[in-house]
Amino acid sequence: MEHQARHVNTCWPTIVDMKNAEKTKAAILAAARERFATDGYERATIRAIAADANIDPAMVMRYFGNKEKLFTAAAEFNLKFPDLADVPIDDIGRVLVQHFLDRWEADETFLVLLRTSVTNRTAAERMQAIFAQQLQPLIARLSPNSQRSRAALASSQILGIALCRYVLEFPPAVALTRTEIIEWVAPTLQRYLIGDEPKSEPTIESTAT
Amino acid sequence: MEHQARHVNTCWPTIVDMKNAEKTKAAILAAARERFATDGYERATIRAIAADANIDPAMVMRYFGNKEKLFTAAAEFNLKFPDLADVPIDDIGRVLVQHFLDRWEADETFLVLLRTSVTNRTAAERMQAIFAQQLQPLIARLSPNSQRSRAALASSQILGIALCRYVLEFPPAVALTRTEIIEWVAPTLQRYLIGDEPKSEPTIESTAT
DNA sequence: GTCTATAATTCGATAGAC
DNA sequence: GTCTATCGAATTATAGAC
Repeated sequence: MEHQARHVNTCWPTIVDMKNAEKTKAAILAAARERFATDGYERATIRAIAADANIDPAMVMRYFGNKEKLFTAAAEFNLKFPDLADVPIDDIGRVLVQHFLDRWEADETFLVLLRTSVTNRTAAERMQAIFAQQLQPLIARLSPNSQRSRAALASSQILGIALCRYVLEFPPAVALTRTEIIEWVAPTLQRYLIGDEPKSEPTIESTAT
Repeated sequence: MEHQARHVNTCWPTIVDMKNAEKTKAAILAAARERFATDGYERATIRAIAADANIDPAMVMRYFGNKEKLFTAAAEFNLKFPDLADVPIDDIGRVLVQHFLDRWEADETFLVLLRTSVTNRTAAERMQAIFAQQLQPLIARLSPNSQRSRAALASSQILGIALCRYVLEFPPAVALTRTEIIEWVAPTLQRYLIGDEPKSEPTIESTAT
């Protein structure tokens, strides 16, 4: 029971008091999250994941069956969004930005999903379900019209920040401070979520260019 | 009216009167753009690209050397951003949104780059260079302060729309009409580019944790 | 210029010894 | 539970005949 102590992986917490099997599975999942987030679904190989976890590749197959199930297990996480029911209506945008920043910087599970979503339809649908699940009730409570559009616009701004800052790592986006993001983006989300519909201008489109 | 309909065919079509070599190269590049955009860099195989172009896979290697160079050639395109120097300052946001929508819907070269950027650092740096090149002079002309932040924020909103609508294909984002996107997003870009810096509120947030 | 054949890797997945 | 060995398939890339 002791010769497994050399494989301690401090990346994922609370691997202190487990049976060997559970400890191994936890180490695999931690390495899988890292690899999937860094390399994407295709380039993240089972062999590399197993090597990171100091575990035989065959064990990964034994515990998770195949690569697809391993990814599903690695991307399985509870978002535990805070209940925004009692947030003052004027603070919705700000609270939402802060919440997402917190979630992204907590661990890499969200980035795993985002990175994989680009080339994997299952992951994309899962991501969409998450945003719909979180934003829909909020919007339904706040705005009677254009609910689907509002959800799409808010999602685009939130994911756009995550994309530029954490995935593509654009230097100007990385250089943004947390406060800057909140102060700039909160008004945008506020308007997307509860602002008036913009007046459609069916006549004009491109004024004399 | 119907100003948007002028979709000038640039690089890919017009395979009417070429020498065999140029014709096959053009067919390969067209198929490569399609495959890279649809499947991503890893899953897009040279075999599949060659099959789409009704060409032997060996020809792809002969003309482009290797897969990396093929991608570079497929993603090589001149953006030809219109000169925004004489656009009224109040229309900058609107013109910018329209321009990007036009560019994305013209062909798939931009989506190829975006999709690949997620798992390929070279592509990500290229994307960043494009946005910097386009937005920097514009911002430098319009705003004296927070120029890097403004570029990052505008990029995030623009790329966020492209991500949700064309890459992830979120149903609510796909359902947005062109007019809706313009009317909602133009004010956002307008504020990011030339709006006042938000007043920082250093007191609250979490300074006293 | 074009295509066949194949080398050289690498991957996911399996079988079975201990 | 763990690990060695390996299969079968797929990939990029090369060599060379026609």
